[in-house]
Amino acid sequence: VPKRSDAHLAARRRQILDGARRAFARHGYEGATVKVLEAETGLSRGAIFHHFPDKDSLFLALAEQDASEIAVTVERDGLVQVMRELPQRDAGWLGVQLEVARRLRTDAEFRRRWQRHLDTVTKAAEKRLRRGRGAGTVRDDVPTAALVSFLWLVHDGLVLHLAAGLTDRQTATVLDLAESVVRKDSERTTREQP
Amino acid sequence: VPKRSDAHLAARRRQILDGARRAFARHGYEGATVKVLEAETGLSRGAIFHHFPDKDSLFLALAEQDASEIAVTVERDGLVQVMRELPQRDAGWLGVQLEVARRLRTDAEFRRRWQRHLDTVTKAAEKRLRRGRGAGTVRDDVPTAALVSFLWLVHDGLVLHLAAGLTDRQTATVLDLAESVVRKDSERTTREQP
Amino acid sequence: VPKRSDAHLAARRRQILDGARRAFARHGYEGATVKVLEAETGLSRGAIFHHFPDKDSLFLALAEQDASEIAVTVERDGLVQVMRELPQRDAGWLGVQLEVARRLRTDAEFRRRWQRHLDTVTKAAEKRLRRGRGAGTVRDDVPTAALVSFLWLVHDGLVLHLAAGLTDRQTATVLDLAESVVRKDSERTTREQP
Amino acid sequence: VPKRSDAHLAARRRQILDGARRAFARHGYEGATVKVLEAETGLSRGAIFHHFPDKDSLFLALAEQDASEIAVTVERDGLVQVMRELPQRDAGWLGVQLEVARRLRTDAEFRRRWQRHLDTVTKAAEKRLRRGRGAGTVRDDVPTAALVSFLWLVHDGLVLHLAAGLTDRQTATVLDLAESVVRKDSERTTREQP
DNA sequence: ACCTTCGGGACGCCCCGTTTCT
DNA sequence: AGAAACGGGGCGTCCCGAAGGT
Repeated sequence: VPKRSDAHLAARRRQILDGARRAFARHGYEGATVKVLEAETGLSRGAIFHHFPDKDSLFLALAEQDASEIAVTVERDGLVQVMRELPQRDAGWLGVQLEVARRLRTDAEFRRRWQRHLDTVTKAAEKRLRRGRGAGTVRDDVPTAALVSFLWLVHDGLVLHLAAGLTDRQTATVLDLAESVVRKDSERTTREQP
Repeated sequence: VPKRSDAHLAARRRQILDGARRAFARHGYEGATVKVLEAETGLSRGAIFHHFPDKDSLFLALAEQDASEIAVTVERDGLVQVMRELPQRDAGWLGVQLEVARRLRTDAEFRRRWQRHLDTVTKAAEKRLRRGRGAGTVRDDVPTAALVSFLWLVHDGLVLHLAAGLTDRQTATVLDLAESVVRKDSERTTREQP
Repeated sequence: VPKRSDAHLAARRRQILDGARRAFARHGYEGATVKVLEAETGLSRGAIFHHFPDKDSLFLALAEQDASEIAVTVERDGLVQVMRELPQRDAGWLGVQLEVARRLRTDAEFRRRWQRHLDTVTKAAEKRLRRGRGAGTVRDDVPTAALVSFLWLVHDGLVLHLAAGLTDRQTATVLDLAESVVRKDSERTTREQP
Repeated sequence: VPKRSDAHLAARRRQILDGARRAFARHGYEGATVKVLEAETGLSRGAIFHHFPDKDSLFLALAEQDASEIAVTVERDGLVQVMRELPQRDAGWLGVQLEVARRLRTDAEFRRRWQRHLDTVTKAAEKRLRRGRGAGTVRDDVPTAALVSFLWLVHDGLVLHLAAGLTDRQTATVLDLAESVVRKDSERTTREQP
């Protein structure tokens, strides 16, 4: 049996994932029909279902890819930085996030499995905040859990807005506001009146 | 002209809308198949499509109902108050909000039509903030537009979280944080250290 | 029990039949949905089905109305005359004829019931031809049954054409040709070279 | 590129078309539901709609197939010959013809597209008649256009009759009559009294 | 009695994700 | 890896009977 190189296989998977991301982002999960996936990936059903068992797995692969990527960035640069980069992000990314939210809502089994990813990111964020508190840059009059919750809320709100295509010229200022909330009072004042 | 009472007609519409809300919230737009709608409303296809031309219109009616209701509350009590009431809100309400976001993303025509509702709420929120600024309770070092954007972001983030069923014991504290952002500095301090 | 006058009842039936004729002619049997019938008659479902048990009976009533009318005309003026008048005929009439043909094809039970009408007209036509033969104006080298068949064929062809909206400037000449076939040879020649 | 043989593809298309012809002929256009088409072709919905975009296209393909076939026969053997063969014709053929007539009536767009086929046949018939006129076998005291119209009328009448299942033992004689109309006078007499 | 609106549920078409065959 | 085939199910329409009003 002639066998393609692993590199080729990986490339094909990438090609499919990239196309699928565009498709899911543009049309939503059920709007991304197999026909659309074919068009967007440039491959036939046969090829797609050769590499992924079914449509659902394809979506899951995409979602988990993003989830682990975000966890890394949060740990390194913090949630606020993730948000700042959000507008430059590939639109496909946002669409997938939104679809994940929908699935979380309607599919209990999915929520159970996804909890793991949520915990990872939450942990990473808390860790970074505690570090900041040690360094004296993060306020200490509020539990870090609350600060994480707060930032996470703003983050998701931003995802929702951007994904929905709502343009907003205030974004930079808004993120400054969000950041000021977690900073120590002294720092906060300085930044607001430079 | 022989005609069933208006009350009866209104009641039927309500029955359908209520059932549909549950259906859309629980299963998402495409998950709410007509069969599900039948089960949830307790009526047959015939009845449903007698009162609404198609599934889409049914969803729209629901969404617009909520949009105008929220606009009223925002004007009267402010966005933060809306958020505080959110957790007690009927779960169906949240599901519809989320579906609206999805539609905004995938359906350009829908976005165009929905813009009107967004503007209404934004206007209401700005108006209230300006009033607060006049009374000296709202900070004046940041444009109100930015404050509205900020609150709106938090609101949508909260909707996303609650809709996704993510329980969070920090919500009350988080909302205090959000509120502190829009308050004048002096006020802010007092509240945080009572 | 208050009862509308018989005249009123007859008028309503007429109103319904006339509208239904237009509907069936314009859209075909299945194209003439109850909604279309409502629009075309200006009455509601209730009214229509109050006077006729169901859609099928309505169509039947129409078809039989036409069938008996044609039988009368054939006996009095002959098949060729019927054909000559065809182009001026209400378009609805033709549509119904065509629908009858379709029903004859697909519905065995209907064919059985309709046979009666066919026989009536055939008899009438034969009777008239035999009279003509006695008077020496109709050829006698061919059985009258064949002549009737021939004329009937031309008639139905004409119905098909006109119903299909196929305009044809030759119609008058063509009917002359058809008529010449049944006339005695001597007569035939004279007419063709006047 | 792996691919099923063209022969296979053509065979499948044929299988579908043949089944569809039976279905349309037996039940009429709207009577030929997709379920009926499945039964008659022995294939599933999926297969059928894989080869034809929709039911309408399937019908169109059938109708055009017949239209071009008839055009060839007319040019070679003349309209009368076509009529003579009509009773032996596959019953499905007649049904489709009749449905075409119905569609011509109710669907303006269809009529426009079909006109092309009508013109083709008419041209073919005229051409053949002019040839006959040159050879002295076709009468010249009447425009060929009128003769074509006449024959076409008889043809359609015959289609209508046969399609409606009206048996008629006179058919052969009737067609002789029709043919005599287009023949030169001298010829006419000979044939009628052999 | 006459007419309207409401409601039911069977079914029509076709699309969809998936499996099977080359 | 592509083309073909499958059959479940989606939405909306259709005809009609029931319920209600004048």
